[in-house]
Amino acid sequence: MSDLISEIEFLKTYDNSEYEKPSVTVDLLIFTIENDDLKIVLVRRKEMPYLGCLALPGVFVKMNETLESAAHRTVEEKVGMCDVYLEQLFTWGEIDRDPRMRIISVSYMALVSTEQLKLIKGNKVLDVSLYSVNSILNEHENLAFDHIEMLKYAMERIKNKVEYTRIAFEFVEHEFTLPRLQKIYEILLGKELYKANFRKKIIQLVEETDKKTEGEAHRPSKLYKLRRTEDEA
Amino acid sequence: MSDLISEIEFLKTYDNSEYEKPSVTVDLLIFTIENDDLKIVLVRRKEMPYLGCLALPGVFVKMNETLESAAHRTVEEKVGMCDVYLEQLFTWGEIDRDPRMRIISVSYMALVSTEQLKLIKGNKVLDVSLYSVNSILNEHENLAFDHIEMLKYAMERIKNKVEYTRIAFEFVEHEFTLPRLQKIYEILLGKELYKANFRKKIIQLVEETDKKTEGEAHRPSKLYKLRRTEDEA
DNA sequence: ATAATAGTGTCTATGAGACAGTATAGC
DNA sequence: GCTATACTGTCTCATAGACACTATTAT
Repeated sequence: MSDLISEIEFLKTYDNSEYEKPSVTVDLLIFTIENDDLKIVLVRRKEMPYLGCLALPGVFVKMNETLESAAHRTVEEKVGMCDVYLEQLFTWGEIDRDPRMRIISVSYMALVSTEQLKLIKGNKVLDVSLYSVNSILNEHENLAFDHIEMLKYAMERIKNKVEYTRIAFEFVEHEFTLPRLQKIYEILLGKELYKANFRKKIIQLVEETDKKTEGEAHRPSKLYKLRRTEDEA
Repeated sequence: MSDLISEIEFLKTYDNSEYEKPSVTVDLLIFTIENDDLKIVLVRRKEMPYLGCLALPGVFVKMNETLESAAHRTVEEKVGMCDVYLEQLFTWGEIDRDPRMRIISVSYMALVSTEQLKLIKGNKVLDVSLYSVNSILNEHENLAFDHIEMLKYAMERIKNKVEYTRIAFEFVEHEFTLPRLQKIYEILLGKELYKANFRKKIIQLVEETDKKTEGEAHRPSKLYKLRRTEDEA
């Protein structure tokens, strides 16, 4: 019985790889809004298994980096951005989720505005591109491993958090119009909202600037920015 | 540059432990309500580091078990229950969270009713007992590793989910009175509730039985049970 | 002036919160 | 009848939802 072995002895044997360890990876769901559509960054795999298949970008967690560092590293490698919203979602530990070996994967989502985004193809993959989340889900596009489950999980999280947090603001620029922000909310929630009600609810989260949109047809729109709360120093 | 190594080559070397792997554990926050107080199962450590210190029960994840299996195994080993509410909380990956070696820990919470609970002391620990969550948090009791952070995280999750899910029902028996259920809510939320309002909100989640409490002083109370929803077969 | 988008005022239904009241048991 | 607990009715106020309205620009 392993109960008879003291914990420290167990750890020594464990550490000496007498007990195998699973590998640990971080997989990233990098979302952005482009052309009024929610998109996600996917890579096309260059290797077996799932060769040629679409997959989430991910990396093995190194011994000298935290999970969050690994997630940041992945974002930097794929879209070249460092100051992004990052949130841990769920850790996936099914035994055969990777056919090669036991890999436990911690999924993170990153929310970025399209403007600064630059896709970078590393040479471990065939391609890196943005894909419409709705297309992937509705057309039952196959993703490698359990990545489609990760995507569904992330979408649930986004829809929930849009309602009671400010994550929608991650998709807009520093200054934005309320009609634009409303559009973002509608894209994320997948439904249309009433203009007047939306503005009443959102107005307390933003503050006016003295600027307006210019050069566009019809009535210009006021530019707003996110209101800083007390606890944000 | 590791970029120059193909992914599959990288994996081979990685798997050959040329690249070290972190260890993966599961740590459990097992909650129950005893004497109108929220309690958590803690073990007293028998080994270095943190010898004699209180810690969450946890296990190393074996190669042939999922994270959830490992969590279930821990619950069975410590409190001898198998059919419990289990929820993954967060994965903790700071590099030095364990002074011995790199350990990534997936935290789960289990919610159990006190009645069936039987604490089981394995011989890897000095003791297993229930501790008041409020006492630990208010008296700044030290727990081993980052376990106090895990506890705070779990408490946030509980307080949130009590409001919009049925997790409070995990703490009561199959049949219960509404005053008892209200007390559970009050303990979890840390504040008193208005009887009439509580009943109006909760009444749609429960169904009456034809039984009442007996033998207690004053007016008897109707017994209710959780209403099964459509999607629960 | 017209079209198109930006932005506002207001009615209603719903639900949370507060507090009153009534009901039923043991003693 | 008294007391303690179980249980209910109703008022108020804040908020979400629906919809009609006004405002400002380019053409």
